[in-house]
Amino acid sequence: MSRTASSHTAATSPDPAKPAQKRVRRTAEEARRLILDAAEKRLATQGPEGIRLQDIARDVGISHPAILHHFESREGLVKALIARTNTQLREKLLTALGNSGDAAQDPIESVFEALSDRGTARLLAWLLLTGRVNDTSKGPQVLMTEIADRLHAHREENAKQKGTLAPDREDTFFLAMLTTSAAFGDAIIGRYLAEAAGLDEAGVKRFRNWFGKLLRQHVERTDAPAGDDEGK
Amino acid sequence: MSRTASSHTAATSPDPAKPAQKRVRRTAEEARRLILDAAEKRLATQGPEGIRLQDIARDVGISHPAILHHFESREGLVKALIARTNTQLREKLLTALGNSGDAAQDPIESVFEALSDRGTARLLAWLLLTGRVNDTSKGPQVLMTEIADRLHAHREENAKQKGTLAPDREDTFFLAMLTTSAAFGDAIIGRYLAEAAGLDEAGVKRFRNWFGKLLRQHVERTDAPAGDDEGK
DNA sequence: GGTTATACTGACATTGTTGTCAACACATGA
DNA sequence: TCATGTGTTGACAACAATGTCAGTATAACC
Repeated sequence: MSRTASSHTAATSPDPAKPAQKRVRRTAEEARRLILDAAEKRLATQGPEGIRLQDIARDVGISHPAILHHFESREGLVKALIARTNTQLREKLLTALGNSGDAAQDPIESVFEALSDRGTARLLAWLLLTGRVNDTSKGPQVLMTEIADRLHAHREENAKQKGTLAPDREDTFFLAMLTTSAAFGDAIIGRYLAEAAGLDEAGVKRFRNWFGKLLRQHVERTDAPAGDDEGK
Repeated sequence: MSRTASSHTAATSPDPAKPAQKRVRRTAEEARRLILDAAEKRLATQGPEGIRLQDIARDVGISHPAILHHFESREGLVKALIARTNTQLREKLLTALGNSGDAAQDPIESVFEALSDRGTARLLAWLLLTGRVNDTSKGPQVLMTEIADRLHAHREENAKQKGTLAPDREDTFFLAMLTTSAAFGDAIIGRYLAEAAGLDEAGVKRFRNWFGKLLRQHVERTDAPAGDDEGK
């Protein structure tokens, strides 16, 4: 077997002539960021099995114990990744909603766009598929309800101004659920569907507009007094 | 050493009084089916990391080399699982569409239901996320276009009967895309969304009906001659 | 009964991945 | 310039997972 020739008394120095001692030293924060970026990339492209310390380390250009130094364990890395993605998504959604407050764009379309961003949604999809959601208190579900609440407030305000009937609360929740589900699904399979349907970039955009219009029409219809549906 | 000794004559048998020689021998087909069932279950509940030969073998009650005997390799098992799921989904969708041909139920709702079945969709989602779609010629994308074609034929026929305008082809594709995306997303995140929104079983059903109605209204609206929208 | 085909098993080999550890190198401040 | 803290590394340990193999048990057919 001679399994271990051992004798690690430096008999096998690779290149004695070269010092090759250029070791880069980042700040802890910077290193963590780089590692998380690489992990996110791997996860998005290859799935959870793509999160391998060795590979990620290679991507960043460090050795894998460095990752363990910053994140304790592989699980720690995953948790940090979840946390970061959640806060990123949160910020993205809130600004999307904030911007659409002045009605320049449809809030639902903004939400859809923010959610169906490939990287984020695929990442979240993985977390959901592997059942890691319970680890984080503020998962995407909670986000969804927050958004639904905001939307509903918006609708109620509108209804008050127009003097129309206040919309059903559940209706708003269903709107938010559909948007979320569709955005998630779109992030996963949308690419393939568009391809199969022969849609180009512009076509995908048309699809999103179509979806936004669909919901808008529904809202206008529902919120308007019966029989009246002059939306625009 | 007598360790091997072919001594299944129970030197360390847990119950020496019992021969314990009951080795079950299934037909190859049966064995394959059981293994695939177990793998599918693991995959649905634990994600891709749940497909471990040892675990699956334990679930079935066999040793892990038996799996390799039937499927060559782990990858072979995965491919077989993909193939079976694809054909199952195909059949499910076709019968769903077939049944709804006589208008007892909305075709879109049937499709949604068939697609958002947790097991199937989660499995497919996994395949899509890991980019394993190219392996199979007949992925869900192709299925979607087939369904879209059928739906479109349906709509055109209706239009002809009613004497209304033929609907835009892209509109039908968008319908199918939305349904597919939403169903996929629902399979992944729907559970959590419903929970966060405080929906029970009946609530989830209401959501599906709501979605079906949304699309139906859209179809009625779009296909009707301009200005006329008395659907029901 | 005997023969054959094959589903199946236990033990082992192999490989890959996480995690540990002692030592090293780089920055900062005295 | 030395001391200190810590980012970083190579080598190794420990474990888990897939895959191999020779051999065993069972069903079917003669």
